[in-house]
Amino acid sequence: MAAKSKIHRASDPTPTQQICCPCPAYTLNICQPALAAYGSKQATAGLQVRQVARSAMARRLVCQQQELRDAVPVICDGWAACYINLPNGGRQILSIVLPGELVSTALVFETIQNWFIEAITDVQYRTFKRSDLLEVLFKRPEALECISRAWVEERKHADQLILDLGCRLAEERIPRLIVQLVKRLKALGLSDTDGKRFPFPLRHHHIADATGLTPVHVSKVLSELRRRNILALSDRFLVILDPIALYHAAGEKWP
Amino acid sequence: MAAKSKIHRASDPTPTQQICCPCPAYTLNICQPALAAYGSKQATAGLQVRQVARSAMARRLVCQQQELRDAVPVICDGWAACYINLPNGGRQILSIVLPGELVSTALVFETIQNWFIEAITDVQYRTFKRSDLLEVLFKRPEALECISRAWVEERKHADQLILDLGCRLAEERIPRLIVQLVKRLKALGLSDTDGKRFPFPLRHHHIADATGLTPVHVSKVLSELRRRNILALSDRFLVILDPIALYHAAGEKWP
DNA sequence: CGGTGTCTTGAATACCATCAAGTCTTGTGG
DNA sequence: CCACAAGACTTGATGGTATTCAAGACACCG
Repeated sequence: MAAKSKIHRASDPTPTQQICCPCPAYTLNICQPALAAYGSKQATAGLQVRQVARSAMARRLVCQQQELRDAVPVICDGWAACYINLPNGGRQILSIVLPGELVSTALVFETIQNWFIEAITDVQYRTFKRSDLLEVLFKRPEALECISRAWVEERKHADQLILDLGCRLAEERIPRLIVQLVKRLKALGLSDTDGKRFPFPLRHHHIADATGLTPVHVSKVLSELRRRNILALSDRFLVILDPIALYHAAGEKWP
Repeated sequence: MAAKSKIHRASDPTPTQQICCPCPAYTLNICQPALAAYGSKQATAGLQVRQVARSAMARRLVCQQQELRDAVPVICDGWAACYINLPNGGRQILSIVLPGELVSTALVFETIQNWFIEAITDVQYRTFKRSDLLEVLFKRPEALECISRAWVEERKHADQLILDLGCRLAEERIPRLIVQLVKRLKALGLSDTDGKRFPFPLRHHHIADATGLTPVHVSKVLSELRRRNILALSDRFLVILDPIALYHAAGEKWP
């Protein structure tokens, strides 16, 4: 976890050589093509991808609303949540952003009003200049290919969330959220060696806002999952005791 | 509406000159750049955008699952619904597709498993060859600009749906669906001259599947809206009697 | 003309929210 | 280091929203 590591309040530019070294999904997001452009073609093709390393403490915003106007954030370390607010005080989490993930491909193209990105743990992130990314995108086909893949993935995740919120009960939504996160954590290599123990910094209110439920009801559903010895959840770590039952509760087959 | 017009069962190739003439949002989707490429550069740049005009009767699929493998559909006339199924028989409508709209920007890049596109009315549509569109996209910056705009719009619509399903009551979800459709119909020039009467071919079960409710409850909510003289709904046409109250029920301000 | 699909309405029930009280943890300042 | 405040979690009681079940009216189509 990023918690307890030193916190940088102000911007903290980093030499190109160190860019994205700790980023587990370097090849999956925009960083690689963008930075390949920076490394190999800067002089010859005039492509320059400016980026700034920053950090945010848990429970604070990753970018201020103002900054998102021309900054495209990528989470390098820690967990974040992308959400929108309702006038009445409610909020809906659109996605949990894990280390190494671009917050959204849509942000590469345009500012999106009313989006907020909250640091769940302490977060290290980088902001790219949108105009730089767009230039890379228009000039380097591999960057477009890369981002289009992320784009399709993002669409699929949104579809699943819509399906879950529209059609599923609480007792399936919460296991589904957990299973989805577990799969992504495994893919990022962030699981324990045996693949049953995971960092899990989400508070009940995060799960509630992500699944369209209340924290009270989240507590009840999780208690039931614990009572059935399906999982254990303590100290910000999740242990899956009965993966078959968990996947079954999520309406999926254990691989 | 497209209803009652002649139906072509088989594919029906059309000369380039006639392409997209009846399409009210020609400039908003991929057609224009794709076809500009076809018209102006075919010989010189080797770009060829093949497309096929097709049609589907109401209540049938717009593309068979097989066809979506390398066909990208655009709705030229009529209404369609893009949805996914649950194993248990439930389904969730992800978006209502109006005349002149690309079904989804994601389909330009990749097949998406388990997506279905149902014709709500009789529908005239065209399928582009994905490889052709991708070639245009990589070679012509204005095509990329155009589709990225559509992508951001699509993302915003998905966000709103997620927010509605996660946070709002039935009595707001249904007015919101109606308001959203009314806005889009106006933008497409498909409203009555006074802007209060609209074609509205959705069945209660469409509204139910789009809002995560049951047809029974949709009927109750709509009855209440009628009882309050907010709208009238008959013969597949919607008349807005009290726009201020409708927008208010949808949690928005009447412009 | 029956069959199918659509819409309506009421009654009973399931799911989840809200309210409330209490425990425990975490963070902060004295 | 301790005291206190704020946040996080749990559990039970109560109520509201939406589903399910059921029955009947109506329109459309072959």
